Amino acid sequence: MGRKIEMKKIEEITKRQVTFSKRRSSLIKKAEEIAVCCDVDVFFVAFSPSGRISKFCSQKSIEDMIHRYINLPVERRLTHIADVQEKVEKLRHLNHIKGDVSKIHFLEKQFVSLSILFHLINFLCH
Amino acid sequence: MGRKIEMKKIEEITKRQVTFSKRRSSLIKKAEEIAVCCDVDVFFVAFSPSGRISKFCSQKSIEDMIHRYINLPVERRLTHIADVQEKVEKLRHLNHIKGDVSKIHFLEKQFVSLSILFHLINFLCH
DNA sequence: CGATCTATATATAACAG
DNA sequence: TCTGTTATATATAGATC
Repeated sequence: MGRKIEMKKIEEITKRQVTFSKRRSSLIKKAEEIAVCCDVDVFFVAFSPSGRISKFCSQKSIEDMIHRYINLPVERRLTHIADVQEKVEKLRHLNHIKGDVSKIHFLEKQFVSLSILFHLINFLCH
Repeated sequence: MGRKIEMKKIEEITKRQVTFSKRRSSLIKKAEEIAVCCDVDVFFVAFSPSGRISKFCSQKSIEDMIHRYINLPVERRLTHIADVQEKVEKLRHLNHIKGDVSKIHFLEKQFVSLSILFHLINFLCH
């Protein structure tokens, strides 16, 4: 594809930006194709140094991915989810003792979904 | 690239899996190239219906991406982060009133990082 | 299945306007 | 910078092993 380039940072800024722009389009196109043709959920993000974010997600949101993940057989899920659930149980207990069911309750719910997301992402990235 | 295929789910299972395997390799290769040559952080995940996860992350973890993101000028960040901070302030206040600085404190810290991650991911996917 | 081959279809680096 | 063109380099569908 075009002249061959080395596998290292393109030092010339203009050239680097042009290359990014072109390759990003192709990458997202490929991501769409693999998602549709191969029936997989795909999520792609790129952060440019200037702070621009490029993304592609085959689902309405990553939460759908997570729901799909959670519906898998237990042995395929993160063992971490058990830890999260344990923490939530402790919180629930604490909550019961204090008799405060307003703010803490909202926080507890946030904690469940956020923790699952957090552990999932960490699992994916390590 | 080979014979042209339609932009729809490949019904034949074997063919679909072979196509996924081949395209996944290329996609990850492309993701690596754009990350290195264009100096961007890239994160890619694919969930197959059978529960297999394929991933590529140019950083040690998505947290590095987030730190990079947070170091951007304020005007480029999510307005949502302000909301998160507001919630944290309310929590801090609640915490102060109750005089409980143990469990709630740990939860508060979790909430900060998780909320930033959550809002970022949601922003990326909508 | 996975690896390799081969004929096409795509992607894209360099360049031009 | 942005868009379009073109000459190459890649990617890959289908076939064969």
